[in-house]
Amino acid sequence: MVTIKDVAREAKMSVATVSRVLNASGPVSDETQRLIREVAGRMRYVPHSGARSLITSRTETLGVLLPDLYGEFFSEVIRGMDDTAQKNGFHLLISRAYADRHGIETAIRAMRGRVDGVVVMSPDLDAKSLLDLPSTIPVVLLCSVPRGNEIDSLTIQNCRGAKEMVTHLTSLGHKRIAIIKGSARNYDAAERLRGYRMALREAGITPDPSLEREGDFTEAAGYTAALKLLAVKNRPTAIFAANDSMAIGALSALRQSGMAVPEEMAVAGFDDIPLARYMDPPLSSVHVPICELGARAVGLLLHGITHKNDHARRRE
Amino acid sequence: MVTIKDVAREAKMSVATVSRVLNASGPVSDETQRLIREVAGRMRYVPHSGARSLITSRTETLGVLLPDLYGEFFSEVIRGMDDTAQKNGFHLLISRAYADRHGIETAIRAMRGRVDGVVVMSPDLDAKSLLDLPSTIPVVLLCSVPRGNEIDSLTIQNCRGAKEMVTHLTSLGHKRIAIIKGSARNYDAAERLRGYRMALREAGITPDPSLEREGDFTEAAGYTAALKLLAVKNRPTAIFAANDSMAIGALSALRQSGMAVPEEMAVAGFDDIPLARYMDPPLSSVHVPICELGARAVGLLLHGITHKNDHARRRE
DNA sequence: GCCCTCTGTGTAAACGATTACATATTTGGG
DNA sequence: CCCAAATATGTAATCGTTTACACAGAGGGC
Repeated sequence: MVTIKDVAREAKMSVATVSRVLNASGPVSDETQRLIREVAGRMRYVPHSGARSLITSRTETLGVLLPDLYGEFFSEVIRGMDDTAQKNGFHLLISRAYADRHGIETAIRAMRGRVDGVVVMSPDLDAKSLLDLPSTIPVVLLCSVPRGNEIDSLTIQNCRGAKEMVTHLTSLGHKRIAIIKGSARNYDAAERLRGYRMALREAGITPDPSLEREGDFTEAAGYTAALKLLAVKNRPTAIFAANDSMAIGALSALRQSGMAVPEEMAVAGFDDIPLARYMDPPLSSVHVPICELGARAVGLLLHGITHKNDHARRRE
Repeated sequence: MVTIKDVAREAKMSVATVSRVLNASGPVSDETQRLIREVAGRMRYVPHSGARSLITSRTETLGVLLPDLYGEFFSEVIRGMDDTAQKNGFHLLISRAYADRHGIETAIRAMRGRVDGVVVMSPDLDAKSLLDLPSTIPVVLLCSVPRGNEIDSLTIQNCRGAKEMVTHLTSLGHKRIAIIKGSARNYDAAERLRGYRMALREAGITPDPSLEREGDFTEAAGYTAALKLLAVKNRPTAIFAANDSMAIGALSALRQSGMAVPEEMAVAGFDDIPLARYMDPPLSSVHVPICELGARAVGLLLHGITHKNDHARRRE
């Protein structure tokens, strides 16, 4: 592997000058500059990032800690993150971890020294004590239970989105609206449930426990829950699924049971995945700007990094 | 940040001994071992990976170069990769890049010195000269045009899968089977098309150009293509979409046109995404073990790394 | 009792970059 | 014409590890 010394030798210059040219630091004559650029290019020199980070104590890498995410979401959030990261000359070190506290701590430890900051997605409601994670480096919580004002955090407007969708349903005249809930310990799920109940109450409807069914964000769960809802006496006229996968599962169950959608039963989802509009009938769904969310998380993180973690925390 | 020196000082030992304990290299007395472990733990010491990689010239990190991928695929492939990587103590540095040659080369350059090897997904048919990528480090091509026997490569069994599906359709009696093709310059798409034609020929059917419609793997493309197919004189009785998204778009178009599926028109897809079976009727689709594919790619890469890139190349 | 082999530990030289400081040369103001 | 400031370059310390080598003491075979 060719090092800066090799380049210096070949160009008959000192390593300091080579370094100055390559980092555009300090004054160098135009001629030397050209020469060194040419030599470095020809020799295909690439600085050793380890050596660099050793002396500068910056890695130009961001850690991303993901839970066991499936489907669309994952891709989109990473796309957004990578875009912003690349624009700022940063790389992305991605790792999946158990959503519990131990898993996250282990993962963060493993990233120590490799990254300048971490975006943590820890949707698990129980992972309470994330607070005392070894936060010498900036951390941004994404779609996780916000922790006071000590850590930057960014969440989907779950409650608001759910509330608006359910209010839309009530405004259409629905009185009995069921919900297929997301995973029990999931933060997003809990917030969507909250929005659902809030909307009902504001419409003067008392939430009915028999219309709140368990789910885990999979098509299968949506399917099962929908079948059960059909068996409920005093059947609902609308189903709000906490995500699109479950909504699609529910649609499938309704179809098989010969229910007319939306005449006999309306169905709404959350996430607005691309194929929602290719369902029959098109699934109305709460839009989530996933990609943008990733981008903003990285933006927030970079802000924390440039301010050496000594900045006003945000919570959005 | 606490360094190995701090630990050594605190434990009243030399840095060499501390290093030996932490790397389980060389002989150390049990007592010293315990002591150092305790001190290191208490001080929350984490080795500086840069310094380590400087001297060992290993980063314990794998690069992953992804094209502009959407949806399920992305998530799954990364899941598989990360699993295998973590099991072997490796991290994943992920980057999206333009699929063309320049984009890939730039991205690989940027990763130089940060990774011990790279998995490259470059589905673009035109990115021919990937051969001369700066391959001092091991490279595995995933779902890309294989390059002779000079680079390890791993692909989906596109041709075989497509062929089997189309053969299944002919065996059901279909004579006029249309295909909605994937992106024009995409390797997977080209292979699926090849399999489709192969199956037709083996069934004694001459591929009809008017039944081969352009597509780009999106629902919208499937929708449009299906509408056009309905307008073809001597209409097909089956549609094979090169992926599930397009199949779903096509289903939507057929439904809106009042076609009975599968009675009047059969539809098949490729990828077997989870919700395929929740379509109406359930979409039959060629299964692709995406997660496993990622795992195998990383396995192959790790093999190349341990053999210092001096191993028999594989092409699967 | 001597030498050889182990075991346990320490010393110091790498690894490849950045950068403070030193030095040499040029420029320019008075 | 001289001195200060600016420009261009080099020297060497430094970052945090690993590891070859050195060394001391213990144990054992003869």
